[in-house]
Amino acid sequence: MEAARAAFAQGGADLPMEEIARRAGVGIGTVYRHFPNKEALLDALVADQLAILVERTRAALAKDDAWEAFRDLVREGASVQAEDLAFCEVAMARKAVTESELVAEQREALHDETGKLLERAKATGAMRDDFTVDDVPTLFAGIAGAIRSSASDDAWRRQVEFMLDGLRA
Amino acid sequence: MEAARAAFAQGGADLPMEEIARRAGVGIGTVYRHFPNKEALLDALVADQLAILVERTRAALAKDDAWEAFRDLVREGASVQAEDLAFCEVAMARKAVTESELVAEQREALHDETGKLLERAKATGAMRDDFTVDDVPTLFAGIAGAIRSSASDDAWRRQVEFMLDGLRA
Amino acid sequence: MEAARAAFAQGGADLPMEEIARRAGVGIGTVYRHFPNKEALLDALVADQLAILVERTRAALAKDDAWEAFRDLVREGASVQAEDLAFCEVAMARKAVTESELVAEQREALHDETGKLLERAKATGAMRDDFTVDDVPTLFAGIAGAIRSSASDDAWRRQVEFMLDGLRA
Amino acid sequence: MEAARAAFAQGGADLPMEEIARRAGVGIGTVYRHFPNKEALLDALVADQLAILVERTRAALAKDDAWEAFRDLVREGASVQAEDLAFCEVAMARKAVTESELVAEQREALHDETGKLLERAKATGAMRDDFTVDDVPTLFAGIAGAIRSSASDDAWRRQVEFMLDGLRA
DNA sequence: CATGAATGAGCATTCATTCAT
DNA sequence: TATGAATGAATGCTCATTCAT
Repeated sequence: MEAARAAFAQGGADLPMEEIARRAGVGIGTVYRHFPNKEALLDALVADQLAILVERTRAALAKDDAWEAFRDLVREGASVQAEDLAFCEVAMARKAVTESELVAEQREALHDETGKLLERAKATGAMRDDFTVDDVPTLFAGIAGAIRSSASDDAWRRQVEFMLDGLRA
Repeated sequence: MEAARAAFAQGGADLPMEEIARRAGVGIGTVYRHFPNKEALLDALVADQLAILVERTRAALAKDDAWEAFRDLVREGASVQAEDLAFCEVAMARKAVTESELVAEQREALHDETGKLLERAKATGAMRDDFTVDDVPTLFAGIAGAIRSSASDDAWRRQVEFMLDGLRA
Repeated sequence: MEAARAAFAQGGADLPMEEIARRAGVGIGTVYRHFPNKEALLDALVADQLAILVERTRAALAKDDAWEAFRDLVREGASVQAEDLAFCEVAMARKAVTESELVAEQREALHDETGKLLERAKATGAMRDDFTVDDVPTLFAGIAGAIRSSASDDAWRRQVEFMLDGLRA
Repeated sequence: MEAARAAFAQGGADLPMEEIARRAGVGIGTVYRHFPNKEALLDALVADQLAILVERTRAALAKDDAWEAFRDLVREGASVQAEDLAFCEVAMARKAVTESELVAEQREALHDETGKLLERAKATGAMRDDFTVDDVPTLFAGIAGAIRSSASDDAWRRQVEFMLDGLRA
């Protein structure tokens, strides 16, 4: 039933639940059997994507070149966002919004792992010192904005590279 | 009647038309007298903001230091977005959306003027050569995303600086 | 628009808002223009009926015979309930339900006025001393139950008379 | 499976079938295996309660004092209703509702037995002559209304006593 | 011209009921 | 026989837009 993700990924978080159900090829009641409400469904989807990023970040920590590890991670994160419009939108959401525990958990994990990555990258002198782990969510929100506005993949990919260059020491 | 901008600026493009009318101190019918529909109103508002940016860009062209001119313009544009949530949202909107003539016009003007600014900045060797005028909308969309997600002004301002650094030669 | 009362009066509080709108000959949006939600509409209706009863109670206080005043009031109250199914249902509603200020106000007023009526009726020796003002809501709830279940008006009217006889000294 | 009664008794007839199944510790399909639909389940439950009352009425007929027999029966009936919210609601239900054969049967039996009790009570001169067996359902509907509205047991118990006093000769 | 009442399509959510396993 | 996933009609509510006054 998680294949309903594709629907949100393509259509954005504003898609009606009925549309989600139709694309998933099930009745609307079935969707509500799996998730108590729309928010819960989106939360689960976002948490999933974050979990993937957490995993990738951990994998990145194993790489030799700290900067390359970070760079690849940002590129991958951007790709994940690019393929999931709803995830993109949540990344840019106003922070006031209360977050589900599930999402908060993953976000914290991501925060921690990213912190390690940054430390290493800074230690090697590849990354500017004044870029902190707290800047990362904003960075990705920026990338999300770029992605959403882009007609072509090339457009936001270029932007991501510019941003990465701005983070070099 | 354009003071209704403040409403959208503060509340975002999702604000009901009735709310706009109330904040403007007029009846909802009056709003629809001036603008055929919500989209037209938003278009007008966005066009206005773009016009301001066009003007500022022209003013920036007069400055001595081309890079500083560009940098200040980006900062100003970011500030304009930060104070207008609806404008911010439109900047990140999916490009597929058909654009009103009014907005397209201003966007083109902005495109042209920004092009000149970029030429000069590149000519002085301050700006990287592979950053083109077509990257500017994506840049601002990225800034918009950063702004929307930021709890504090400081967060997105830092991001803007990082981005600017990424555009230096 | 208060003629929508007739709808609830006839169909009970479970009637869909759409049905209310249809019977009132208006669109559903119109109903929501006048009342923020279903509860508010029912509250207003109930408060209205209570206000009528308050008024009648005050009028009853002017009558010479205290017992007759009380008796007539109970009969009138029963008639009001008989003609308003929704009101009837609310009268029997579980007390835990939070009440709107509007309704609470009227209920208190009714409580107070009824208290006076009871005092007088007891003073004349016509009413049993152990029937207190706090028993009145339960009395009317009982009447409401009788009304709801009755196929004919005669059935509940008889019951009301029995109940009244049970309250004599 | 009839222990599902407790669920309706506590939660009222509006409880979802799924909740009934959960509380009964079975799957929802199992509930539908035993009863074709919700109404049938409620009918069976109500018929059960009525059967109990029939039995008690028959037992009451054996008592010496006819009035006490009737009085105790009313009190018992009230207690049964007080402990079964759904039964209470059905007792007050609009008569128009078509009744299942099962329930109708019990109701008739109750009608007959109660008739005998009333005859005896009237014969001893303890009960008013104009209270007939057809008033009994309305009486219980009234009691049900009082019960539902009462915050405390004391409140409706008092009302029942008042009602009983109203039925004395 | 301005007003705001009226409209109704659209969306999230609930729940009785069915049926494949 | 028991299960519970699937279904979709029904319902409360929102909001862009129209139009009579």
